Amino acid sequence: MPRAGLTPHRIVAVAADLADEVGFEKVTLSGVARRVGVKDASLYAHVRSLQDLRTRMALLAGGEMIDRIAAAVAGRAGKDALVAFAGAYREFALRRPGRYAATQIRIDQALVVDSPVMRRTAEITYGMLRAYGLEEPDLTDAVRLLRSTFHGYCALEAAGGFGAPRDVQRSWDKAVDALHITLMHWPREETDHDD
Amino acid sequence: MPRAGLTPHRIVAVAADLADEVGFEKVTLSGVARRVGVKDASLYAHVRSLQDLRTRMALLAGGEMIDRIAAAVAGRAGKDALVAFAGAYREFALRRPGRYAATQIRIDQALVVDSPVMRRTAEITYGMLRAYGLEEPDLTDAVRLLRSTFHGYCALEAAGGFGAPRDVQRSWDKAVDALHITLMHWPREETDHDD
DNA sequence: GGCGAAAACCTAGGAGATCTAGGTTTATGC
DNA sequence: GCATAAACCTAGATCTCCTAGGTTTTCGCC
Repeated sequence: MPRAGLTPHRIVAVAADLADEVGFEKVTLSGVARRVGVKDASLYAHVRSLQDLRTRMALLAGGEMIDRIAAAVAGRAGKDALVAFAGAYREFALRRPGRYAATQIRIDQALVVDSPVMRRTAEITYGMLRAYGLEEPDLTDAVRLLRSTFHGYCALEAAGGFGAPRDVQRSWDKAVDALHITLMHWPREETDHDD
Repeated sequence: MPRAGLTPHRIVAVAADLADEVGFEKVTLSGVARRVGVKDASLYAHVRSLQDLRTRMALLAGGEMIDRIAAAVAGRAGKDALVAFAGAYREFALRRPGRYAATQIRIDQALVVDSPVMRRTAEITYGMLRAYGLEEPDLTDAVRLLRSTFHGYCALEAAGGFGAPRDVQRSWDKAVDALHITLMHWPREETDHDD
């Protein structure tokens, strides 16, 4: 019988595709093994556990996602950059739902802090906000608000949470508009006293 | 051996408590059975399946959550109401993480549409926005933005997604402030032409 | 109080999942 | 050409969901 030529990388790629089809949490080692034509026990030579596989999927998906966002934002600034960022974010979340779900799992902080993906993400996000002239701690607050809104919207939309007949793309455009306005009118921190 | 006195209600309550402790997705029928001192097969007399149990947990949690929010919002209007709503929302999400996760699962729409929980939620949410004088479709867009931000923030916070040393409560207050400002400056729809 | 029936709970077991231990086959470097 | 490491397998323990069918408790009713 010919060898399947497995590597950790190949297994994670197959798992990510499977996740986009059946959902991140429904990805099973047995399922991945079936898809690559191998017994489930064979995967353990390349991947420590299901937990380990999920962590690797998260890192892969995070990298892919920030790459697309970076490409969309490149060369833009201000509202243009915000709209491009938001559009790329939502498109990835909706077109690669399994990968997107992977990016949201809790990961050992030691693996993430100072990883290239994290650094790149912070770089692009804070760069996008430069045009609005915010300073710390307002910058961090603004980033948290953006992330929350983007993630919340995509999560609710993907879960079928928006039942009203109102067009979802239009609501999204409005939300991004609203965020832009918020960033323009940001309620800045009083730095003099610390209550 | 004495009977445990099971009812669907009791099982769902135990499952919800268990979810708050170990996480919604880690709730298992075997685990619930162990906790009430019964064999797992016995649960099937009261609950059709794990799926069924999860749906019931979602309905229970949704009712509990909207009750707390309603109590917080009662008698308030405008920004006051928004701050109270947001505070009650986040407190529930953080203190009852399993229940909160249950409210986010996808449910058969037939079970939800026109359910008391849904009606009540819509009533309170739209009532809270009355002070801002928005009309459809802006109203729906605003509700979607609020839900997205609240959910996204709580989901990221619960998942440990906010690593920066900046105080999370303060960022939240700022986010709610920002939402208030957004609602005041809402970019209203042009109803004359449909591009 | 006794009895019939429904409800509550049990045992037994299949199917599929994760993961370990240890064996066999294939590829590779010298 | 052969030793060895890597790739893959079988077997099996344990956990999960769920079904089928049996036993025991409870309760209304005569």
